[in-house]
Amino acid sequence: MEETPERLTAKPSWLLTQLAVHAHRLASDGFGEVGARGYHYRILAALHEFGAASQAELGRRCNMDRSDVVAAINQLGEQGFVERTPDPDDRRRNIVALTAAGDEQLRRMDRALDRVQDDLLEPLAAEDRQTLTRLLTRLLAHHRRR
Amino acid sequence: MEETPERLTAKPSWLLTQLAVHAHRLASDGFGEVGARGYHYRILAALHEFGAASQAELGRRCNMDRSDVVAAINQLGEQGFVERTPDPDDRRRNIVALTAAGDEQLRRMDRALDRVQDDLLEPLAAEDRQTLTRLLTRLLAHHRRR
DNA sequence: CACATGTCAGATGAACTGACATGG
DNA sequence: CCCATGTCAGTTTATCTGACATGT
Repeated sequence: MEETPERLTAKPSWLLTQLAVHAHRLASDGFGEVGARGYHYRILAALHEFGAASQAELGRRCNMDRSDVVAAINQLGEQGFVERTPDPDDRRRNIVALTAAGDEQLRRMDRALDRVQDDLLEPLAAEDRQTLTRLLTRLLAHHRRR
Repeated sequence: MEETPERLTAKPSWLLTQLAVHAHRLASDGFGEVGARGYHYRILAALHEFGAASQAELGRRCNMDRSDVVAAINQLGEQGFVERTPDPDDRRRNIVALTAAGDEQLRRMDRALDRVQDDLLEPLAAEDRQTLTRLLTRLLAHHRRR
């Protein structure tokens, strides 16, 4: 009674990659509304949740390459959303800190993500959404520690 | 009693995008072992599950742009994994069909994905894996029909 | 004439790689 | 000497855009 044949390959790693196409499209649209991109959100969110850090440390927290952190911090710095100051205790490092304007930008991006959320999760009831969030959080926490 | 502060932003669309980084990395590694990429897998899998189709139809099934299907079919064709023949009933179209070699390549990619699976889902018990697969499948089926 | 299809050229974002200078 | 850090240049993959010729 379904119009589409449902013989989909049921490999979670594959489903995840495929679904991420939609999630990414929705998130990019939301971020675009406030003139930002995924890398910017990751860094602002990491700074907000874990506090100021060196660029290398940020890269670890955000799952980004050191070299990509450089460019993102440059852009965020130009917009006044983060501040980059040399670390007096370790002259190799820069300490990156969130500014008040950066915190506002983060909130704007959060709201944009929230708006997008309902599109993505439309077919799931509240209980299923919680279950999904819990499972994804556990997976992500596991892989974040390498 | 945990070394990492667990104040992660719990937005599913965000979790999904983040997790996809890991899933994509794992899948790419697996595909790389057999000399292929994501686009190739999508097309071979779609041909295997739904049968021969025009390039535009393949793009719809795989969530790929028409123009990207062209390049992927070119490469798969050079490797002998698909055959592209003009549709006699509609001279705009090419009919793309899976070859025997293509079917073998698909199986190799499937096995590569399976190997990767356990890395990705390591922290989840069998029951949780099923739940996750079911939820992701429902979401994907919903978004696939636009 | 509107529309679908295959094709091409190009742009953007995300992720990665290799190199290098500097400092711990 | 080895390693971490910040930086730069360049590559790959995935995705999307606009254009165009052809055929329905």
